[in-house]
Parts: sequence; structure tokens; C-alpha cells
Amino acid sequence: MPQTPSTRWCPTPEQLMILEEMYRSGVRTPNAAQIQQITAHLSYYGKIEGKNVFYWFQNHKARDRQKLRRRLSRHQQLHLQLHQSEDAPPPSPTLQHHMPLQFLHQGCFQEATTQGMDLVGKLETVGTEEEEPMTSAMGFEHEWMATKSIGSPVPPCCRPLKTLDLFPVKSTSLKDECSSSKSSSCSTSTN
Amino acid sequence: MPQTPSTRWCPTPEQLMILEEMYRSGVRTPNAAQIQQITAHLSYYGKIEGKNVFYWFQNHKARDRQKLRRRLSRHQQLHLQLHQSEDAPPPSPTLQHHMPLQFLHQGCFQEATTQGMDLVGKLETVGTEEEEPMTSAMGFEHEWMATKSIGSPVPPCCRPLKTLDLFPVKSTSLKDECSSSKSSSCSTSTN
DNA sequence: GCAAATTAATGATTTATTCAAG
DNA sequence: CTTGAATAAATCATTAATTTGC
Repeated sequence: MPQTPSTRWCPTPEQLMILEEMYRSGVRTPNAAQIQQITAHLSYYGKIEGKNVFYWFQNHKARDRQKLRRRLSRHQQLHLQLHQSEDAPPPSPTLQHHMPLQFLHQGCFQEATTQGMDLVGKLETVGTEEEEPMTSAMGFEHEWMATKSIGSPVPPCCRPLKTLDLFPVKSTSLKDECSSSKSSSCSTSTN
Repeated sequence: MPQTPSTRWCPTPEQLMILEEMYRSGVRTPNAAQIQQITAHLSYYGKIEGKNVFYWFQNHKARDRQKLRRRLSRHQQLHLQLHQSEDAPPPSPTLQHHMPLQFLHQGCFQEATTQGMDLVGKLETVGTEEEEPMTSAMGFEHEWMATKSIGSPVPPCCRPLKTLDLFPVKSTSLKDECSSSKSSSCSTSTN
């Protein structure tokens, strides 16, 4: 028999989807009770333990942070050799949506109104994997290469769709990488 | 000297965030007009051309699809060596959110600054395969490791598994739980 | 086409840091 | 100042994916 009785946890796609959904929803360091709940529910989709959930959130958070840091440093070390000839170089990585994202909607356009449909739905260009169809792309590439400087106004066909900025979830760790201020003072305490 | 005047496009963190936001919102293959608009807006945050936007979406879509396929295949090969000892083996990767997620709120856990380690003492129902050599670091995690088989060690203080069967939370913002105060129970700030 | 070697991804451990309490 | 708890960073280890030689 294959003597792999207890290898490491291999998450099922459902489990991964749920975990990622939770992470996107703001869950980062669930406490023991939450871990128990998550584990209980995820166990419906396959074998899982609490430590797996714990480790998953730890790793995911760490690697997300790592990714952010990496792209920051990479951008740092790049901008010193070439200069952004823009008029307003934003120094802070906090984007405050100077771009209204209306054209995200493209519901007035052809497809992909909802993001849920592109999961495994049609995938018309499968088989090409990650090699980009250069030849077909270059056929019209000069179009937007030529028109990249116009800056036409955003079509006001739709209003921004994604503005759910708050959610009731609350993790246990309040000191995260997004807060540089190590304010140990309980500002909400009795004063 | 590192005078690479025409390196490839290095996206700024803001640009990446916006692009990912757009991708999550459903944009997969923007047409030339959309690409031009995206480029115009993203050029505020740094040097960018239309082809960069085009290639980014191409690559991101391909990578996403690759990731999905890998998950599926990995799960395929997994279920043959270990059996889900659950009562309901899910055959389809379509998850219908049978997990309610209310426990994310944990609003009843004021004292949950520390991870809820008062879960359950020690349920010695384990001893299945191997003793976990968790000797250091997380002194609390053996608790939910021990309770992995019982299924209901949740403290009765907060068990909000009521009825909501879908994810009410949906957000794409990366700034989330850093907003709350550190410890809401620190009524006495010792100075 | 298949199998060994290589590489990338990621689950699991360990170590260091931080903050609070005494 | 010391200690203890919690977590983030770093690292290790294993699995899956890709590459390569036959």
C-alpha cells in the first residue's frame, strides 16, 4: 500500500475557494473559535484540521505581505534609473482612486459583466496557456499604442460598482502591516 | 553601469492594485478603447503604455486559469490515497456556500485580544496517527489540534451560526482590520 | 510518450519581535 | 527588568508542475 497515511494537508478547490473568499473578506488571523468553525465547515469538503486553517491564514497573509513588499522594492529600485515623466508622481502606495473605475463595468460592452463567469466558464482562448497571442495582438496593437495619449473622458454609462468598503468581520490581530503606527495607547480607553 | 534605458514595464504598486481590482471586477480582455482608457488613467501613477495593459491582462488571465487547473488536478490525485472520513463527500467543485461565516464577526469577543484559548481543556480523543511535535512557539494551538476530531468545542459565548448561508461580505479593499483599537478591554491604561 | 531531474509552490516549523503584565 | 503571550518573519520540507533526455 502507499505508505502516505498522513502527508500534509492538500486543500480541495472548494476549501481553497472558501479560504480565499474569507481572506478577501478581511479574515486574516482567526482566533481559536473561528478556526474551529472554519474547520468544521470546511471539513464538509474534505479532510482538514484546525492547524491547517491556522497555517493557511498565516502563510497566506505572510506571502501576501511579501508580495506587496517585493513589488514595492522592485518599483523603488527601478524608478531611480528611469524617470517618470509625469507631472504628479505619487509617493505613497495608498491609492485613493484617482481613477473612477467606471470603465470597469463594461456591462455596456460585450461580456464579463460579472466576474463569476470567468471561472471555468468558456475560456475561449484556452490552449494558448500563458503565451500571449502576439500575432493577433500585434495586428491592432498600434491602435492603442497610437491612441494612448489622448485621454478621452470616461464614458459615464455606469457608476462604480465596487464600493463595499466595510464589512463586519473583525480579526483578532489589530496590529497589522497596514498600520505603521505602533500606538500602544488604548485610544478608546477611559480617559 | 546599469543604464538600462528601455527595460520592460515595471508596474507601480498603485498600477498593480488597480489592475488587479479591475481583474477581480470582471475585466478580462479589454478592447482597444478600454485599454486606452486604462492606460490613460494608470499613467497618472507612472510610465505605462497600452501594450503593457494588454499583456498584463493576457498574462493574468492565463495565470489564473492555470492556477485553477492545477488545483483541480491536485485534488484529483489526492482523493485516491486518503479517504474523506466525512459523511458527505462533495463530488463537484461548485461550492454553494454551505458555510455561513457569521462567526467572523466575533463581536461578542471583546476580550478576544488574546486568541480564545479557553476553548476546551483537552479532549483526548486524538491519538489517531502521530503525536504532534508542537513543542515550542504556539502553546495554544495544540488545543484545536486536540479538538480536531470532536467537532463542537466552540465556546458558548458566541455561536452565531444562525441561518445566513451565503457570504455577505465582499470586498476588495486591502486595508481592513487595522482600523480597530488594539484591545477594547483595556479600560485601565497603566501609565 | 515516459521517466528522472529540476523548478516552483506551498504547507508546516522554528525563530525573532513586539507588546503587555507583574 | 523580566516574563509570557501572540504573531510575523524566516526557514524547512514536501508536493505538484515543468523540463529534459531517452
